[in-house]
Amino acid sequence: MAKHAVLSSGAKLWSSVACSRSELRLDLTLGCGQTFRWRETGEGHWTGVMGGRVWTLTQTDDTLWYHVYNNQDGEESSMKRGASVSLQGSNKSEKRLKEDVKEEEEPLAVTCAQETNEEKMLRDYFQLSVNLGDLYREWGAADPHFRHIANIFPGVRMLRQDPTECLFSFICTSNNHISRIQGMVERLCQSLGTPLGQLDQTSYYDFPQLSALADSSVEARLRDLGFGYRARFLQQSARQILDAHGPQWLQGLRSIPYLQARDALRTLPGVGTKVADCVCLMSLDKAEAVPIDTHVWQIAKRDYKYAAGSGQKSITEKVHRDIGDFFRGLWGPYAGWAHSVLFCADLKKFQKLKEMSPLKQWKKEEEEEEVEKKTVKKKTKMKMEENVTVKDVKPKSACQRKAKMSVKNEGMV
DNA sequence: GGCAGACCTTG
DNA sequence: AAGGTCTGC
Repeated sequence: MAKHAVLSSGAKLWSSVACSRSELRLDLTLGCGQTFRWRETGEGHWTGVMGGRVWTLTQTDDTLWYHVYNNQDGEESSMKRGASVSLQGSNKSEKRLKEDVKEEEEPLAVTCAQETNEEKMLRDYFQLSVNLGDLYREWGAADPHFRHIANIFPGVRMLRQDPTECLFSFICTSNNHISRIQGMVERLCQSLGTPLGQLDQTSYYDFPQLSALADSSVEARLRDLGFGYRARFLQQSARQILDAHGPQWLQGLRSIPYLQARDALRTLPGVGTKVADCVCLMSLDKAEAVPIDTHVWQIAKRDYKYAAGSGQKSITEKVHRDIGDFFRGLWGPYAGWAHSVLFCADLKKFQKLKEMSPLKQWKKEEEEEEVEKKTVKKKTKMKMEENVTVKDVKPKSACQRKAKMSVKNEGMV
């Protein structure tokens, strides 16, 4: 393994973007399984690779802070520091950030009148031009179950990932665990990607290029790394893209309609309906794509009493289409985004958030609503809820209303 | 169109 | 089993 430049892990210079927690929650967005390459390297600090560079992100109430590591950044001195200072260095800068932020506005931030290229990359990656507060309100208005979940899981946002990284990562997900998938993607980058540098004893690599993935030696290599039968899919898909279409083909799928892009992806080995939907939603700007996996099928049956196809043994093509259409009908053109909020809320690692929530009542209330649906006219009730203003709020649900209002206000920033 | 079985490993 | 896909009835 090659020796890498050690990225500076000393005091960081942080830049910032205005962004509230209701618009973006880093922990949920980076940890909900749409990407496999971000790690929480310090409390609330997320480090990963994006656009061929290593980034660390963190957030305060109204601000998203970022630091981009420079590959040639003071190689000699930071090497020494990196070895001895280690994590302490980043803890220090973390403290500095927090203290400084408390006392005055953005002291450590580079104040730059014009938007930097890095800020542009970040805005694009997190799709910050999409107003998540507005969307949550629309989904919630149409769907009581979503409304309950949304209070506990705000800021779950779709990333706009690199299509190559997204496609080849998700080919690895079939019949697999998330924990194992993470390790596999890591080894894929380590084995075939360009080294970007080392930080706190961890080496970072770019995601492999198509040409590297397409090499005929790749299947055997990846099988040795524990990819199993997926090794062949990865190599063959890369080969097929380059031979039949060219290196820019995946990017080009961003500008054609959802169903066309999905069918195009499904011609690749190892890419079925579910993986194709993930790639469409997470990297090809198809917000209406709703990936239906075993979890989402359970959610549909359990939380939406979705009966059609529940007699089926497995997720057939028809079940895919029907459940997808059901959710698109319910949530509208950004159904894929809404789906990821519920998917996130269903992950085992986030269950503690439900117990911690002051709105723990939600499950009970939901069950009560179910009963009411059968006896009372549902339409009337929902109309009442929508028209209620903060002043009119009854003590029982005051807490919930307030949360909703704050989502709305922060979303406008 | 739908269903079974195989497919590689390992948390 | 696990965030599926492919092949053959």
